[in-house]
Amino acid sequence: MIAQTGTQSTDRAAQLLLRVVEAREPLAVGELATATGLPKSTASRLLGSLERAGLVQRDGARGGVRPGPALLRFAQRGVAGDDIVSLADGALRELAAVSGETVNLAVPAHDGPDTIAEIETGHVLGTGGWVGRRGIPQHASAFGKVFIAFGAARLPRGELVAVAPRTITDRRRFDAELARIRVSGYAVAVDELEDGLAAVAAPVRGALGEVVASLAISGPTLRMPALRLEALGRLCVEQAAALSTKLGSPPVREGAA
Amino acid sequence: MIAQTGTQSTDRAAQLLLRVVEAREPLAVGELATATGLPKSTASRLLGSLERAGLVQRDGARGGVRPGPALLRFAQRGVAGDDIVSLADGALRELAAVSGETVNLAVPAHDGPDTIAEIETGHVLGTGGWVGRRGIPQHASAFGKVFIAFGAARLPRGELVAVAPRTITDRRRFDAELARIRVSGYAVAVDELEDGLAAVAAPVRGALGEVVASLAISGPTLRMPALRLEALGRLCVEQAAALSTKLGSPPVREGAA
DNA sequence: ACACTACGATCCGCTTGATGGAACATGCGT
DNA sequence: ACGCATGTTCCATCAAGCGGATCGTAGTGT
Repeated sequence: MIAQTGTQSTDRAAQLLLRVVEAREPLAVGELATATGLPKSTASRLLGSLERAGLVQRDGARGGVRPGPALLRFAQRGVAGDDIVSLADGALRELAAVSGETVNLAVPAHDGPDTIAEIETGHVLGTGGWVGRRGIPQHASAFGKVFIAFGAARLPRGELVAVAPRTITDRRRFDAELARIRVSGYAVAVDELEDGLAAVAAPVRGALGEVVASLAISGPTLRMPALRLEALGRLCVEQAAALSTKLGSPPVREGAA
Repeated sequence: MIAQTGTQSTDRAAQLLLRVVEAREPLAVGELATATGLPKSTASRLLGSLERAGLVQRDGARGGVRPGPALLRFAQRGVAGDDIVSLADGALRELAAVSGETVNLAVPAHDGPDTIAEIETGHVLGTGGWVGRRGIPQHASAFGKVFIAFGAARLPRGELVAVAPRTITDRRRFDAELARIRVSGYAVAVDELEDGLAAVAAPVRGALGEVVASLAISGPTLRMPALRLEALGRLCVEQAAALSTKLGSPPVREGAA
């Protein structure tokens, strides 16, 4: 992280701007000053600067401060969805580095998880080639289970087809599995999609808090004892949370600065 | 406008943030420094501050700067559409003050212009009570003509019904009228909706440049000679442009600061 | 109608925090 | 392995930001 000195006024202005974009209604200058602990004069001056730049604007009458034209333009333009691949880059690398296994990023699609990014392992025995592969059963993959557990996909009607030795086919058991995933924050699938294939996956949330993607680590079952799965799952959760934050997902709630 | 002193660093940081928000792809720190004319060191320091606040973030690898979580969250939350009424307040007042006539703000609806704000005149003979009135013919009102001319509404099929002495009923003439509106930037309707009622209207554009509303001045025909209509039309255009800017509509193109 | 109150903008001497050139990392391409 | 391009940190200098006090203004209550 970058040095934190020599930027007092910018830090303050940034705090003011944060309050403005996070508020749902126009804020008074005084309110902002109080909320950020700044003298009114300083708040007024800084807001003036932000206003000149078009980052905030005021209501004609009561002088309420709200996001400015530049930000409204940005908001309307929307955020390109595939940005997620480049934003995920760091998380993928990190997971690949510490796990030494294949790492994937997938988004929910109508016919199952759609893998959109991958980093392969150095191992000879590996689990690559996921990108672009469609039609992976929702109920038999760690990705799919994450999406179902967190409301980003629905379990298709009909029987839960067994595609591997340990595929969960009983709906009651599957519901229990979903509950476990919601509690632990990550999904595990061992010999459920293919015999000998194990994976863990964690949800990535978008700006509205909804699950938009999933990060997974996968490898041969024989390199994935229970303890390691647990550790890798927690790693996934951690990196997925970091990525969620980058996507604008509401953070864990931090007190006022 | 507020004083422009005592905010050098904030002004600079705001410029950096503007560039980042307006760019469609991640920008390098060096690029930003060059574009804003700042020394690299200063740009780096200020960007660090913005990054800490979550207003910008960087790509893992090549360190490209892009809008941060806080702004993505804001963008996703979207902008409440009815904000336009409060943002329009200033424009309405200004127009009412200089024209002394009734001023209205309308948005396009499926069954004709929907008037959502109004300031009445001091005159006894006036044209009030527009708010909430539905079913105003598109082709016979200044509002409707603006919406049609700028693609915010379509002319309904079928005959152009004459609802007043000078309603335009010939499609060829109506097309010519639309062309004139696009060129002059405002629409005029005299004795077209009601005998003795005259109005001018100009388009208000949203953050994507599309027409989202219209500002109009209306009054008795006998107070509205041709020359005055022209002057009022230009006033409408002016205020509508200002309001468009507040809504985030791309400005007229101004050079780098 | 009038004074009162609340809020925001401005002023200005003091000093603290921002400045930017240069040196130092980092990581890429070849 | 080397050099180049890019980003970060350092630090002496001094200008720019700070904030308490003051002023202007618009809304409010009686």
